[in-house]
Amino acid sequence: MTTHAQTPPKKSFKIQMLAARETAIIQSVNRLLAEKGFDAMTVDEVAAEVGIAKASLYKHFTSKEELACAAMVAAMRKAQAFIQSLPAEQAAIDQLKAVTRWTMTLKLDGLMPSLPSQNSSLRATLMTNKDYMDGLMEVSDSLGGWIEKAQAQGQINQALPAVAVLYTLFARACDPVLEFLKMGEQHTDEQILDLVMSTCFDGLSAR
Amino acid sequence: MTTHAQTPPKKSFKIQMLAARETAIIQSVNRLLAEKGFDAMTVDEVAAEVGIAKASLYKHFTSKEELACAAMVAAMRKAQAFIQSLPAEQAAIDQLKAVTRWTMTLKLDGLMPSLPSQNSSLRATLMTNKDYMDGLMEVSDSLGGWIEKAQAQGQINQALPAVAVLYTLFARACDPVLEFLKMGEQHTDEQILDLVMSTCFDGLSAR
DNA sequence: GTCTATAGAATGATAGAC
DNA sequence: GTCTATCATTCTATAGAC
Repeated sequence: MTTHAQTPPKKSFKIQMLAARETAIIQSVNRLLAEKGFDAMTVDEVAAEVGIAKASLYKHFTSKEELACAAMVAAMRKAQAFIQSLPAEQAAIDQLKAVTRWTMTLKLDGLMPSLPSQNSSLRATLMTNKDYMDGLMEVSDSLGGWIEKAQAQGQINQALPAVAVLYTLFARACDPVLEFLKMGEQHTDEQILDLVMSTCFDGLSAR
Repeated sequence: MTTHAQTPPKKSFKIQMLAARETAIIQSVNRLLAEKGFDAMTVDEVAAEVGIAKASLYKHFTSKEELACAAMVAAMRKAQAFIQSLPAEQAAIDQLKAVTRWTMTLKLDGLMPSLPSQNSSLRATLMTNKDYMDGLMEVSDSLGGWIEKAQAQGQINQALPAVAVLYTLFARACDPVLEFLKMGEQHTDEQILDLVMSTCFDGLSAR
């Protein structure tokens, strides 16, 4: 079976429109998830913010869960891209610090979608979503590799299980300390980042 | 105006019943808040768990927010009691560590009520509740005093603003790392506590 | 004419309030 | 137990693109 010619531009245009719309939807969902979380976000809000009809939303995504899911997949992809953009010759500990700082920057900018760490229908949907799980796995593997390397190089406490370190870094993405310090308005975002990076890697105790 | 006699035992008994019921309600709310959070907790569940009619609940508390509020006030009181129970001669850093470990123990045991750190109607209700705010203030003052003392004694990093330390300690009460490690079933609760205490006070970096 | 998007209404279930 | 509001989801009818 051979194809005679290129796909006609008309069709491509239509597809592009659809793709652009999906991107817009996902951006809005991402923002709303960061601002109010999954439960407080309503499908009406999403449609209103994107500027399309609710019914059109359901043409793209069959449920609220899938909407959030798509946003999480996109977020995971962004994380992967950031991780891969880091120079490979950097020390493992510095790569870990760079990723951690990046996620906290997202959070401070209101761009880190946060899902209820507890129960909820979302968890179930996410767990069965291959794209999400693949992304999560890849990110975990990358960070896990750096963690073990940094431990071997004596940069990270070797008494800590690698998985505990991994969770601790993940948790920075939803650290309420960031919001609280931001609310206090006593520090710039840069200062807040430095503070939390310090407590995370150097701890509270004096060195 | 003189009172002729003691309050009759009947009335006292009735009041005791009401008080006991309120205690039972608050305990259930506390547990449910810890298990599923404010949004996922339903008033029906609370009534069912206490074993009373929903209408009776509303005799004690006029809204779901006030229910949660009462649980938070009770939790704050428990924290105050624990803080005051610590020997005054202990070093400030050890007092801080004791409180932190105690809050994490509660969390691991499913007894730490967690509210959405974000927005929500709860925040507003809590902020206007004198009992809660007083309790929060007192706890913050106690911890704040220890933090400054520990910093003066060179036990806590003096480059950190005291308020950042305070928030960091508060955040341990809702640290998702605890749940994740518990879910992994690779460590006992004691080991999990030690791990998170270590990352909190000593950081991830090797010393 | 067919396909699709839209706006708005209808449905159904959940859950707070009383 | 009842009332009611909210919200996810679906349906309908209109309008426009090709």
